[in-house]
Amino acid sequence: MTDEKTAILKGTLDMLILKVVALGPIHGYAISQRIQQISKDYFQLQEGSLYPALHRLENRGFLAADWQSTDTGREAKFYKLTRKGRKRLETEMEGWERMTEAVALILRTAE
Amino acid sequence: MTDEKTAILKGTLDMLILKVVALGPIHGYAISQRIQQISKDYFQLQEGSLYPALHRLENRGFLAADWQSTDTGREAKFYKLTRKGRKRLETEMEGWERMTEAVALILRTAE
DNA sequence: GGGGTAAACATAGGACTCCTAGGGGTGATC
DNA sequence: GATCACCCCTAGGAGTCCTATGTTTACCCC
Repeated sequence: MTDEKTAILKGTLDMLILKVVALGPIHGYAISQRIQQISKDYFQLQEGSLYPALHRLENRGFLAADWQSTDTGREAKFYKLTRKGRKRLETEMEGWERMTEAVALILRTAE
Repeated sequence: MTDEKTAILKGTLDMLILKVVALGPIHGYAISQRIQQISKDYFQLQEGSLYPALHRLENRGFLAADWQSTDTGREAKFYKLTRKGRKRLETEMEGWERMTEAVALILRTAE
C-alpha cells in the first residue's frame, strides 16, 4: 500500500545524495543528517535506504570512498564524487528540471 | 539498472491520471494520449503502466468507471473522479509541492 | 566497572511501481 | 481482406524504498 508517508520519490534519492556529496567529502551517516537538515526535516532518510544507495552509486562509479576518522574519533567511510559522478549529477538535475516542468504543465491545466 | 529512459517518477503517475480525469470523464486510452499531449511528448505512458494504475485507483475508490461508446463508435471504459478521488488529488498535489520545494532546497545549496 | 546512548556501518526481506512483452477484439481505410 | 488505429488486459521482471535487525565503538553517568 502506498501511503502518504512515502516521502522520498523513488529515483530522487540518488540525485540528492550526489548533490550533498558534491558539497564536499562526507561520510554516510552525515549525509542523511545533512539531507534532513537542509530540507528542514522534510526528508528523513532511513539507513536502510541510505547505505544500499551509497553502495550502488559506488558500484556504478559515481562515488569513491575511503575510510577516515571523524571529528568524534570514529572510523567512517568518506565519500566523494568521481568525474563520472559529477556528470551524472548534472544530467540528473537537468532531467529533474524537465520532469517537474512536464508535471507542472499537467497540474496547471485547467480544462 | 536505472537508466535515463525512466521518464515517469514512481509515485507520480497516479497524480497525473487523477488530474487528467478531473478535467472531465475520459477513457483509459485517451488518458495516455492526453498526458502525452499536455506534457508535450515528455511523458509517453505505456499501456502496461496505465491500466494497472487505473485498476488500483478504482479499487481504492478514487475513480469510478462505466462503459460508454466513444466518438469513433467503440466501447470504452470511461472514468470519472469520486469525491474521495478529488480529495486525494488535492492532497497529492500539496504533497508534490512540498516535496519539490524540499528537493529545490537541496539542489540550490551552494556550500 | 557497568549500562545506556549516539555514532557509524551493514543486510535481508517485503511492498510497491513501472516497464517490457505479450494477447485479444473492433471499426475504418485502402 | 489486410492493415492500421483504437481500446482493453495481464504476467513477469527490475528497480527502489522501507522496516527490522544486527554489529562495533566512543562517550557519559552513576
